[in-house]
Amino acid sequence: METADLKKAGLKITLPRMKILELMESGDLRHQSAEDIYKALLKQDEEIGLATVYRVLTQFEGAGLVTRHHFEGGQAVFELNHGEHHDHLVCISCGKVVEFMDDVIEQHQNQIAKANNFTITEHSLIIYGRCENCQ
Amino acid sequence: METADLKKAGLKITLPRMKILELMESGDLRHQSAEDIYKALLKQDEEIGLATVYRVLTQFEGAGLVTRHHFEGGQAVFELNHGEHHDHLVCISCGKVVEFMDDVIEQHQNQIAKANNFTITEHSLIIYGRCENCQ
DNA sequence: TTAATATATGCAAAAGAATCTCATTATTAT
DNA sequence: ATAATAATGAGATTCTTTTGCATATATTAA
Repeated sequence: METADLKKAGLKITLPRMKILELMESGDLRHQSAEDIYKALLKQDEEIGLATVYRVLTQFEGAGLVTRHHFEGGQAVFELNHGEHHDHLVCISCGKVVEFMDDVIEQHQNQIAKANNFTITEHSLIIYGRCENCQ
Repeated sequence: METADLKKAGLKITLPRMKILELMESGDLRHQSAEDIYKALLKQDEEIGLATVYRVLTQFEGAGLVTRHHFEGGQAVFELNHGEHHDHLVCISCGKVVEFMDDVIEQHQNQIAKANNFTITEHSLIIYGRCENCQ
C-alpha cells in the first residue's frame, strides 16, 4: 500500500491519510473501528480528529483500499484490503477475528443469486462464536 | 405465535406486545425496522411509543421470538422467527428481501468453525445485489 | 372482585455512532 | 513562490437506540 494508491484515487497525500494507512498496515489489529484508530493515533501523539478518521476511512472505502464491516456491536470495523475477498469468524467473547475463504460457499452464493435473478454487488458472511481460548 | 409464547418468556400480555406481534405476523413485510413498526402502529391509531417498540422487540429477541438483522443502512430490521434458520438476499435498490437456505453452505460453515476451533453461536450471511426489477 | 405487587408504558432526556459545517491550513499544479 | 483546490479540526448536528422516572396496566392472592 503506497502513496501511489492514494494518488490513483485522486486523494492528496496528507499526514492523516499516511498515518492511518501506516497504522492499518502495521498489522497488530487487522479489524479496527474508527475510534480504535483515532485512539491509536492519539497514543502516537498524532493530533488527528475523529471526524477526519471517519472521512478518510470512507474515502479509502470508496477507493477500494479498505472494507467496512458491520460486525455486531455498534461500531463498524475497517480492514485494509489485501487481494482476495474473504469472510470472517468473530469471537463474541474476546473479539478475535479469523479470516477464511471457501470456494464452495462462494459458488453456492452465486447460484442462489442467479436462481433469484439477483445481480450480486457484495456479500457478507460472518460466523459468530467462541474461539479456542474463550470456550 | 400466541400469547402462550409471551407467557413462556415471562412477559405479561399487554396491548403493545400483542399489537406488535400481530403486525409482524400479518405478513406484508417480514423484515421491518423498529421505526417501520412504530409508524405502522400509528397508522392503526395505536398510541405506542417508539421506546416501547424497541423494548418489546429486544425482549422478543431475547425470548427467541424474533431475530434482529444488521443489514446495511443504519437501522436494524426485525423478523418474526418461523422455524428454520435461513439467510438473506437483499436488494440494495428497492430493499426487497428474499430468504434462502443452503445445506451445503451451512455444512461448510460448520467445517470452517471446527477447523478453527470455534463454537458457533450464530451466523449471518447476507448477499447484497439488485433484484430482477432493479437491474 | 378487589387490593396488593410487580411489570410495563410513555415521554423526555441521554448516549453512542457517524456526518456535516465552516473557518483555517496544507497540498498541488503553475 | 503563488494561486487554486482540497483537506483538516473542532464542534454542532443528525440519526438510531437506550434509559430514567412517574404513571398506568396486568397479574396474583385474598
